[in-house]
Amino acid sequence: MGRADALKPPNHKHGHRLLARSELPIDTATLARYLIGKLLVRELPEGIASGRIVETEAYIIGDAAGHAFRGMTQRNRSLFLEPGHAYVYLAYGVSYMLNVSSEAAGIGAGVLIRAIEPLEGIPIMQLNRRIERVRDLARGPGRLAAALRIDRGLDGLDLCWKGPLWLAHGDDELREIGQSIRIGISQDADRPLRFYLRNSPFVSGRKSLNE
DNA sequence: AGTGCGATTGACT
DNA sequence: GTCAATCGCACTA
Repeated sequence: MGRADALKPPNHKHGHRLLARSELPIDTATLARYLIGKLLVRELPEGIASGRIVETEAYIIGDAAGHAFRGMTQRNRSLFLEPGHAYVYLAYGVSYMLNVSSEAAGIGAGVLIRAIEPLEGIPIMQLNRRIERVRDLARGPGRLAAALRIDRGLDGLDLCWKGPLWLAHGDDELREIGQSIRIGISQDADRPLRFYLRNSPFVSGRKSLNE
């Protein structure tokens, strides 16, 4: 290792600091709030694509709207992993959804990542989405997955380890976080388990939910 | 083996 | 604003 390498801070890669599993709140709703402002980093053959998480939803223990509600299955087993693992599934046969597992190993719960503000690799995302407008690249969970080329192949991945997809610290500046009911569900629909960055144009959902 | 239905999106009226 | 696309999964039998 050369002198220049020795001067680099630990964890220096692509300028982002990996989120350690020990830093993640174990509680699902707390994790959902905590992830707002953090970074999602995707490593692709063409380069890095990343963004700031601006919208999440918690699917908590005992949640009738959660995929783990009826126990572990082949599809949802990643929800039962230690916190910080990816659970990816196909919704409506059309869109992939990215979740971060929460709660202790053996408990099925997680946080849906609903939107990011694109930061790096915007041209890569524009190609993946076949649209130009940056605001629409990853505004919505299916769009986010498409922009970052996330599919079931990444299911079960450890997001607290640098690899194809991982979580990183964001700016530690104070940000105002809003809370609302979740989008697009019918069971347990009244619980305020959606979190979003206030005044961010990269958040999905209708206006009345984002005040 | 058959059936009903989504944690959505994009196109269109 | 409405609505079809599209398919893996969970549930029933």
